[in-house]
Amino acid sequence: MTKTKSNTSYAIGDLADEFGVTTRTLRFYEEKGFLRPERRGRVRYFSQSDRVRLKLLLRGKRLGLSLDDSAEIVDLYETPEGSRRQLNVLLDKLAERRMQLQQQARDLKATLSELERVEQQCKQALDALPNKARKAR
Amino acid sequence: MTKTKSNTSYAIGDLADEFGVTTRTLRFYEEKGFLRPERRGRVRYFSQSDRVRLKLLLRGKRLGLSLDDSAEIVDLYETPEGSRRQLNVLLDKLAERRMQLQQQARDLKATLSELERVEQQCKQALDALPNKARKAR
DNA sequence: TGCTGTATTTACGTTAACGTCAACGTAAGT
DNA sequence: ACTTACGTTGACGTTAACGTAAATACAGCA
Repeated sequence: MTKTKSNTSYAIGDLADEFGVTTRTLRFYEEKGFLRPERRGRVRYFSQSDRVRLKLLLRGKRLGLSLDDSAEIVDLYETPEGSRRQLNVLLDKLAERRMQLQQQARDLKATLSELERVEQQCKQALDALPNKARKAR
Repeated sequence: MTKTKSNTSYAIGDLADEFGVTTRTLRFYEEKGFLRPERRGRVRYFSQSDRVRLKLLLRGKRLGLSLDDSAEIVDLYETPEGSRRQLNVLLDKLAERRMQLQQQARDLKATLSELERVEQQCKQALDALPNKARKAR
């Protein structure tokens, strides 16, 4: 609960609580270079930018990406600069990621529709049972 | 390439090739109980049903699920039976999975649209560069 | 008969993403 | 001065999902 200054920076515990991760996780992310909190003495202070990066990292995780992959994507967001060559490399990466995510979207759709199909079967099986009380459907 | 009998069962190497995994993976999946190939002597023969399960398992993996979670979902597909209690438990699991996948769909959508936004920026940056040859856009 | 190719088991190795101590510092409240 | 709450740095432990290597079996063929 300890607000550090105004609201422009977060203590490690607060940020951890907000996103439902442990402080160990945040330290680990810093150690790996995914986050770069400011240091006053030895103590970490996380900026808004850190907060956003964390949010995006966790979103990547929910998609099943590795932290490295997740971080690569987040880095792509922050790279609007570069030479022609660099821009083309970046475009390649973006296209590759996009195709991967589109495949995921297809997998997701298929899985969801199968889940829903089974759910329907399930409900019908329930309706067809000899039973006591009725629930509204 | 060795077809085993007619086409109703697959040798481990063939199945591995077809799905782009190693034989080690298939043995591991059997060891974990995710697949149950028939045995003639010590040799494994994978059925159509094994093939389907494998396909679904790998789809789950692409969604970032653990093998255990993936297998649980596959098992749900094959469980249309049960008592009232069991059916309700199953419905709960199905609903939970569905909500999780829907969250993932949202994450996916957000990530995709951000990727596409950056792609546009990138292309504009390329167009704005002082350069030699022109590519069609 | 010996080679080639595919199969088997056993078992130790590896990487990612943290968990879990231990030992310590520091600032705030009583 | 003592406790409580939160922070710090090591450093070893853990789990999942295979990789990899060694030793062995078996089937077809030149």
